[in-house]
Amino acid sequence: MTTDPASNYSARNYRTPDGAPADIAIFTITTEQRLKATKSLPMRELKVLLIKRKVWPFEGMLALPGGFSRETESMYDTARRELREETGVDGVHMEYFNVYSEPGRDPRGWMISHAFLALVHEDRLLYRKAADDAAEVGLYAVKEIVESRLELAFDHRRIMLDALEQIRRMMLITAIAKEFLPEQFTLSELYQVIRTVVPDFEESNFIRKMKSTQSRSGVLEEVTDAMGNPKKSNEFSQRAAQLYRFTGELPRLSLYG
Amino acid sequence: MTTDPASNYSARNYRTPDGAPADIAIFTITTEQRLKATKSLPMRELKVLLIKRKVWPFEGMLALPGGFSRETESMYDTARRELREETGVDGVHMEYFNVYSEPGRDPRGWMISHAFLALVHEDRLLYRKAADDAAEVGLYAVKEIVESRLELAFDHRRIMLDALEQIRRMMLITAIAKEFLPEQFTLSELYQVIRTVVPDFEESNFIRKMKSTQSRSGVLEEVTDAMGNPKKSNEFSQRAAQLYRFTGELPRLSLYG
DNA sequence: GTAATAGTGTCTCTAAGACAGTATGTT
DNA sequence: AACATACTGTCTTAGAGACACTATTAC
Repeated sequence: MTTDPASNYSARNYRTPDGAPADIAIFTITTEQRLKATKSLPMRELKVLLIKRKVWPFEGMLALPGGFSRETESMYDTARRELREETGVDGVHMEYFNVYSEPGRDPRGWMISHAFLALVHEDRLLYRKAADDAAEVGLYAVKEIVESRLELAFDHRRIMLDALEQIRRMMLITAIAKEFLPEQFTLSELYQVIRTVVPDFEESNFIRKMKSTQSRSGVLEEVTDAMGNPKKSNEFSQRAAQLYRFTGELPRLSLYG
Repeated sequence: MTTDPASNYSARNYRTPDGAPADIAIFTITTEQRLKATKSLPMRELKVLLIKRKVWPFEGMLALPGGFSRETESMYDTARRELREETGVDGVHMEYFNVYSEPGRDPRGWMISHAFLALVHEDRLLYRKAADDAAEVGLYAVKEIVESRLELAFDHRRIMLDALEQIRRMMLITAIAKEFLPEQFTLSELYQVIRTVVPDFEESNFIRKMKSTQSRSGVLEEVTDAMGNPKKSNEFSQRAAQLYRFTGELPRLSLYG
């Protein structure tokens, strides 16, 4: 314990961090038309955006995009700026989820990393690019990374796995599925998106259940046209399906009723 | 954008943070016997632990306990150490919930603060104390702080309010109520604890609902004695009430069934 | 017709929600 | 007997869950 009262606030007396980076795990769901398809739902796959490092440390390895915070910006600002600079992605849903501060996690020194996760609709990733410290920007199938035990730079594998766990949790209790969907969508699309993120989620009667007003909890609503008639789409099927949208209302779940 | 590849990892070229503090919002629920009571449930109140600052900056104001991280420890280690040093509290449920990094939030310099919240049973706070940079440690009613618009040091009012919002959310979707309860408790106690944290929570039929096996979601279970008979308590009532405990199973809630 | 998705019909089981009534045992 | 908590009885409404069945329409 310290005895000098000044020592507790005068940072000059202490070693200070060598940097406060933000790292961002950006997830998207890619869609691919099935070849033999007449009208059918596309194949979907959960992907994470990684860059190949061009410089020491971990040169040549895959890493999450990110970079150092500046004195004049908040961590959220940092994450947003780095995302834009490194990948050309901006204006997407991004949230902070954890700090990584184990001593020795970065060979460059004492680096306290702030991890964000972002959810992006595939279309918004079209203009992505690589910045000067990254050789390459690419989308990698989450399933491959998890199963291959592929190592990422720093502790980024752990960060990515934590981010994945977090979006799986959020997918079921918040309305984030909307980040992967168009504004209006069919219940089959919604079900597909949920299953793509949370493979264990199985609901044989999903559509029927969601059609019961109570089950939607006010979070989903049917889309109607100007005359108040139900609006349908036959993009993915012969028979047209009712379109839904998220209301914007916050889901209120409870263990206790 | 930078053009020198080295500039992105060589922190020496950049201003680095002046410190990375951890601040901890410790909540407890105090119980007080009602005076006129025969056997009755106690009054409960949600309190937060604050210290009165002895030194610049914000000398004399109330603040969350906390302090600076060291190079040899993780943020969680820091929070735990500061909690022990400043308040004598250790071994409690504590979790990280946000980072506070707005420029100018600390007059001592560029300080990126990491906020934890802790939930403590009243009994564990008996041995608390004040350390050298804190004049005083005390429990303050959350309701008073929220309603009085009392300012805290730094941005600690905001941090405290964010922590409060977080425990309200968690109270309903996780089993954290157990941090405020003995291992075995009656459903009335549980209901009281929930209501103390989340005043809006009203369930007229709470006990009946929880007695239905489905509603408990496997998270609550009845306590039985060695012979398998239901174990009851008449601590708070004339008629003995069934005791329950948390199973340790994780609640699985979902918007979508 | 076939394929692919989008539903509906029907049944059983059980929870939800309201609210009045009963149970227990100390004071 | 009064009190404070702990239930139970009873009724209505409605979701859950399973699964077979029908609907739509491009091809």
